[in-house]
Amino acid sequence: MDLTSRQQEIINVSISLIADKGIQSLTIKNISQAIGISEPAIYRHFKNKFEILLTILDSFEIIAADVLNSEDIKDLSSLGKIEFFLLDRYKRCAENPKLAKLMFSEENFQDDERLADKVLSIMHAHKSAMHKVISAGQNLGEIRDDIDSISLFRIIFGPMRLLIKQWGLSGCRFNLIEEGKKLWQAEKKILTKD
Amino acid sequence: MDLTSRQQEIINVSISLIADKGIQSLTIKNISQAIGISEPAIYRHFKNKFEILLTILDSFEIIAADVLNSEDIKDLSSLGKIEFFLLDRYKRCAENPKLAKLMFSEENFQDDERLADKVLSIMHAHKSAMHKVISAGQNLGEIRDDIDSISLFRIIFGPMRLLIKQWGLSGCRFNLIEEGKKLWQAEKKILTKD
DNA sequence: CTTAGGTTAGTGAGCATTAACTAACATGGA
DNA sequence: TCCATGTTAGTTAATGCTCACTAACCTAAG
Repeated sequence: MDLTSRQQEIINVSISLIADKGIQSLTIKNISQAIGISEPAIYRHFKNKFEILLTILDSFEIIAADVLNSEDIKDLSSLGKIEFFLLDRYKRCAENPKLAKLMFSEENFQDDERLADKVLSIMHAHKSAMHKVISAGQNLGEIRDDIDSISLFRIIFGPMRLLIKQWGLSGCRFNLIEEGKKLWQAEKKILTKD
Repeated sequence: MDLTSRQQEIINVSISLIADKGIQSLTIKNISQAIGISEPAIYRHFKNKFEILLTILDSFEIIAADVLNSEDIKDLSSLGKIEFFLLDRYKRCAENPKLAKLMFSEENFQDDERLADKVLSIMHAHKSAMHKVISAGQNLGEIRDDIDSISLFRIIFGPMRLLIKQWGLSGCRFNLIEEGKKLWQAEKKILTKD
């Protein structure tokens, strides 16, 4: 995935359009107008509209994989890994609010089966990676083991998703990173049955 | 809000369409074909497409308000109220999977400002009602008060939303009510700092 | 005989995409 | 150095399709 600058521009504009006005506003006309070129010029850079949507999903996949395979995370404790992942997410979303609005809006890719499948596989990869971290933490006694790891996964990442969605719907009217840290402090209390 | 049977049919079909194939598939043609009447016949029952979307949101609002103001909930403890609300949600979603897929897909109503505002006000009403319940529980010592009620709200309802979304994306391939109960048992452990 | 709920046939707008063409630039041999 | 050739990235114009919506008409029930 090495995009030309024009391709990257198209992707950025597309994310922006969907985030602001919904998937219905993602038209070749709107993309080309936002960039300032003609509609057919878009087809010099992407085969068709589907490829644009697919590339957006690819970029999400890369972001997710980046954190999980990062070197920074290798030597951390289980709780440290989860913290790193959560704060990384909050930071990325705060830096790019458009991305935040899209990242947990799986519905947008629902009308094409191929896109829906991709969404599903991204979610699954993320879930099973975090599941490993949680289970390992439980075995090491770092994380309480009186609650199964699947429920813990939902209890950790459900609130994160909700917080980011609230932030997006509020028009980014509060400090996401600060609120994210506060939420993580609360979650940490919960994970380590004192 | 008293809908004729034909109006209700249109709303049901519309919810079904959005749930299955995304908001892009909600067209007058698709609605009329699903019912088995002609396109112009739709306009005998709704002024325009916008009114259909608005009525869908209205029906969500009514569902939410129904539970919160229900008589059944009056005499319950704070934890009991939350449990009742959560299980009611799971039950409703299990009974009507199409609704489940839409209920937490706020993005679908994002491209029209009037719809987006309505979504926001529904979310706000729900949040402040549950906030009251949580705070009351904290004052009565039923719910731990070493975590602020806003974080607790997110920790309770974030996982519920995630679970329902996972269920929807999985094509309803697991028992939502059972998983919901399991999740609630875990959440209960967490809320009552032992 | 009015009216509720349907029909057929159309409207203009917007959609993704293609065809045909062009200007600017790169490259490699005479 | 000059020029033939090809490529890149854009243009205008047009295609066929789908969209929401409307006008005019039909018909059966109250």
